Amino acid sequence: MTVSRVLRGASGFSEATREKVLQEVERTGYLPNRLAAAFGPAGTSTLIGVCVPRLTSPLFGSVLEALNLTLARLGYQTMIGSHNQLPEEEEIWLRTLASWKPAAVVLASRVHTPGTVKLLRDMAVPVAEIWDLTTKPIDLAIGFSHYDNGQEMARCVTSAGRRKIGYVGALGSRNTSGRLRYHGFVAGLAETGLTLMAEEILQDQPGFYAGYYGTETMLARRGDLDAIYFHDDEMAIGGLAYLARIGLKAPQDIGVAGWGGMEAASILPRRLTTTAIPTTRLGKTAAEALVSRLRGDPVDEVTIIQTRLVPGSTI
Amino acid sequence: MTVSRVLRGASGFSEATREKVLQEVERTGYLPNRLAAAFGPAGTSTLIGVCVPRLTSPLFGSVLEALNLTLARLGYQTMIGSHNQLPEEEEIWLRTLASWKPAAVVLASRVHTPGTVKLLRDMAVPVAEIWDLTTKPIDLAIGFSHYDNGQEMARCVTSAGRRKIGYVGALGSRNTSGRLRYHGFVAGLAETGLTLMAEEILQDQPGFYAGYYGTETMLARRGDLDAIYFHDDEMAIGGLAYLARIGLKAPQDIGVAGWGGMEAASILPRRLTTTAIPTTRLGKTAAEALVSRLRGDPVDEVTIIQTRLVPGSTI
DNA sequence: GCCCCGAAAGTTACCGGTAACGTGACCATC
DNA sequence: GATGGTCACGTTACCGGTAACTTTCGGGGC
Repeated sequence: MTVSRVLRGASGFSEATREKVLQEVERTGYLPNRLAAAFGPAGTSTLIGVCVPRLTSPLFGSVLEALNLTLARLGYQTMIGSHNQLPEEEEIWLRTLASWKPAAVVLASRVHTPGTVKLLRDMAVPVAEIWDLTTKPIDLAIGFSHYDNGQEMARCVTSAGRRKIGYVGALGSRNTSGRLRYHGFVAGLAETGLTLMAEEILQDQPGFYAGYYGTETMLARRGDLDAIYFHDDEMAIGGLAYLARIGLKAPQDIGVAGWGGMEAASILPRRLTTTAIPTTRLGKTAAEALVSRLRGDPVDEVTIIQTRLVPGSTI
Repeated sequence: MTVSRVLRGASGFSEATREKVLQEVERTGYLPNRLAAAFGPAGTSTLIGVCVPRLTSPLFGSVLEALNLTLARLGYQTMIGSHNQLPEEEEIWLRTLASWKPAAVVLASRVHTPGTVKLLRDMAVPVAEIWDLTTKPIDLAIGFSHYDNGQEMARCVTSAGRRKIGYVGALGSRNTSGRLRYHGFVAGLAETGLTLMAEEILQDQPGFYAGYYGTETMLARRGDLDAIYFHDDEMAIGGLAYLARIGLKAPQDIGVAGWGGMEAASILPRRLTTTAIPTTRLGKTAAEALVSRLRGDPVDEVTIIQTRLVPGSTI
């Protein structure tokens, strides 16, 4: 019991005892069993569940990396899942997670099944929804508005004089944050009295290929566009590759805008017009907010992470 | 007890009882507490620790995704860590993991501290070392030979008639698998009596920037190269961007080879010469091998995942 | 010297699933 | 009908850390 107190930094022991305990811990190589600790009294678990759409995206990877690192430093461990943009898979994951009695949950999605919401309430633990900002967070929300990102980019595109504008998206109806950017973009165009002249929303995962073929397909239907907004930078770069192949130059012949601020966007022959997302800051902020809540400190329910439109030179 | 037996699919209950149990489980929404299960008798944990160099790499992301998915389907949960190519961080992570008494461990690295090895032995659980093949696996090894990858690429480069060859690497001395490719590459060149004429090994994380500036630096010292082998595809693409900027064309003016088979490599104006890694297969195979071992089924200690040299057209 | 108080340290019970073992019912066999 | 065996199901103890409680000890005030 005294060992437990010393190692947890609780009170109720003398300095001399503390020394002795630490020495003995060192000598025997004693490792406390976190499983037993988490299993015991409620509120002693240091396990946090995190669910993201996919692990293969550098953007989410970077958020995860920051979350994981920050939580580890604060004494928490993460259990990770991916839902592939399917709310049902998120629920299945959450059900498994719930059986591990985590101290908190991080969800990188905006859309949840009713089952997910009920389960979260039953679990009665802090929940951080990251990435998208929701109007009504279940508990905490840390992110930014994809809608605003789209709208801002529309203003950038129209103020550059572009008028015949297309959109290339991905993930079909499963997409959520991408669709928000799309709607924001459309709304932004409407401010100048414009509408989208073409759109191509693929079922595929976003990626270079998808951008390449999406652009090809859209231009086959509608060849006179003077700008394209892409789901993300990877697709924009794929699109640029297709444009280069058919001899169109950005920005002279056609404008191109992406989203996400991936590193490659800045070493292209012409720096890509995009929106940069501070993923590391997002992950770190989310981790810190969650731990504050777990410790009972006051926390803002909604934390906005500022994104930045990178003008680049492809619009 | 009977409920436990039914839910675990153990024996010792009648069909009628099974039905009743399942009905009641459904009705009450009973969720077994995996924490308690894992905490109890040894060998009942379904927790598996996985440590990769970083979460931001699409290559590792893809391995993780496959691992995670396959393990989840087989009834296991993963606890993830990243060590940033530092064996000491791996040990720190493993120490934390050990306190969760996992059923098995997956390590995506070849180099371990003595502390790590001792800890793994003390934990006495199956260990899968993935990514690199080691000559003496601690337990299981699933991967491929980075050395062979490098050697094979050297043969490809020399057989294309290249003679003045440079190398651009990353991660400085922390690199392990990259260095193996480097050594294999040098050995491959030696077969034709060649040596590397220049090399530039950055301290940075591999990435587009690093490839861009690494190429710039190396060419400033040695401008007459006719081919460059890069740490990976991202760096190769960064290098290509720099070459394009100074007016050099691949493969006419200079040959370029990467590694990793990233998607973007295939939509470049000229398909990048690279080595494709079946990351999903690697992750899935590792997960299955580990679970076989956990179940006591016979498993190959070493599983080789076949990589594929993609000739492309930049050499 | 006595009492009281607070700090330090010890004791007990609990979390929930499962291995090991115990019990009872039923059936076949001699 | 006594015996032995098997199957279904119940009972007990245990894993290890911690909350809550009890005990012990030392010191200060009267």
